[in-house]
Amino acid sequence: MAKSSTDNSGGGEKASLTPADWEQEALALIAEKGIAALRVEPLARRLGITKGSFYWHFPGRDELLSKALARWEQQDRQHLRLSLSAGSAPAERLADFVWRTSRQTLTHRIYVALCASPDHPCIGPVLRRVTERRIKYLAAALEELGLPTTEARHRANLMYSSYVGYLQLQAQGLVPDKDEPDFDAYVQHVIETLIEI
Amino acid sequence: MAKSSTDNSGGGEKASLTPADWEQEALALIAEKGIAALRVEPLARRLGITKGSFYWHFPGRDELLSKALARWEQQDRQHLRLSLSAGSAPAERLADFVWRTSRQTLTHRIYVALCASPDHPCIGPVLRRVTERRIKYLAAALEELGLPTTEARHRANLMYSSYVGYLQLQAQGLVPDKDEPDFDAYVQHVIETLIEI
DNA sequence: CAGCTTCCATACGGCAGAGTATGGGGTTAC
DNA sequence: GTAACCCCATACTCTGCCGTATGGAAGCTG
Repeated sequence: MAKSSTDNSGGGEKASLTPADWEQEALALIAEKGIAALRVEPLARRLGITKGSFYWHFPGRDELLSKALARWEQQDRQHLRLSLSAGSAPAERLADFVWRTSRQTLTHRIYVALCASPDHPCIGPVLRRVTERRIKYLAAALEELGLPTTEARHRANLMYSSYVGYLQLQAQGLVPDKDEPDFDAYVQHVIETLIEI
Repeated sequence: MAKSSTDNSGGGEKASLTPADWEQEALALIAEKGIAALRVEPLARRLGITKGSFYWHFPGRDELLSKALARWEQQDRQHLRLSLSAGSAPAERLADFVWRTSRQTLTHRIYVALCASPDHPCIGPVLRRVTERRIKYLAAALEELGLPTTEARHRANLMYSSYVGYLQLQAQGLVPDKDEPDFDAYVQHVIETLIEI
């Protein structure tokens, strides 16, 4: 596992592909075309290489998927950690959290892609962990904001549901994207309706 | 196209499969395993028959998918029509609508499956039409309830997003199903938060 | 009964992707 | 320099599906 050979700290061309390269490109492919599109040969072509390389680094397709998802989950945990340490007052922190997460893109697309296959043995557990973490964070913040426990849980589910659903509608192109002018007004409406009680 | 031969009005065994049978079974398969699982040979096996039959009734896989989706869209329009003619006061009608749609199952699963492939040329248009119809209905009801136009549109998007998102979380098993006790309390919370203003 | 249509079974060719086997060029170690 | 190792290319088999071609059994029709 020692990082090998000519460490090309200079140019743009990598002499040799690491497992991390494969995983990153796998995530990009998932974000673009979904998990079904994550196939070994096309991915290799995309990297300008043949699958002979792939099967040297990974035992098979499932292992690549698992590793890539683990990497994605790790990134998501860091995002949450950042949001946790952000604001001070819970109301501001929540609003800030909504605004912050409304501006990600790659993570969103991957999340949507994963939602499409919640029963896949490699995907289900990761997806559940990530979702549960996020909802738990929301529920805690809402409780801190004064809501009783059950109501906080319900509200957290509602908030998170509306988030996931909005991602779906965005994929259908039926709802403004984060660049269009209506978007900010909508987010503001959501905050007023769901947070400022 | 004449419905043929021995019209078995009696038993349970069909002598001959109609296109409608194929379309119905296709929808069932989509609801269970997604659009990617809609393949000709497995579907034929499921019906206890070979694909020789299929290619007599349909030119190909895409035509089956289109016809099946058209059938589904038709059913969905009828559901909406029923909800429209239901209650009288807009608030009750909305609440009733939420309760009613929260109890469907097959339609939901199909909708989720379709959401997973919004870019597919056969699926995208149907999906957009259905979604837009539903949201328009919500927005109209909300406006009738007293909200100004823009706010009604935002609120309709929010309501519908929360609906779609809840379907996703249900698929992950992270949120109570319509049989479990918590479900009714959650729906009540949603109604109070999003409708009773 | 012969003939036609309807619906389905079987067999075939083609394609795409999963893994496997094997070899070879380049680098590193001794 | 040569032996070993890392990384990748090539060629192969195997599987699952699409779509087609063709034949055959059952039913109506005359």
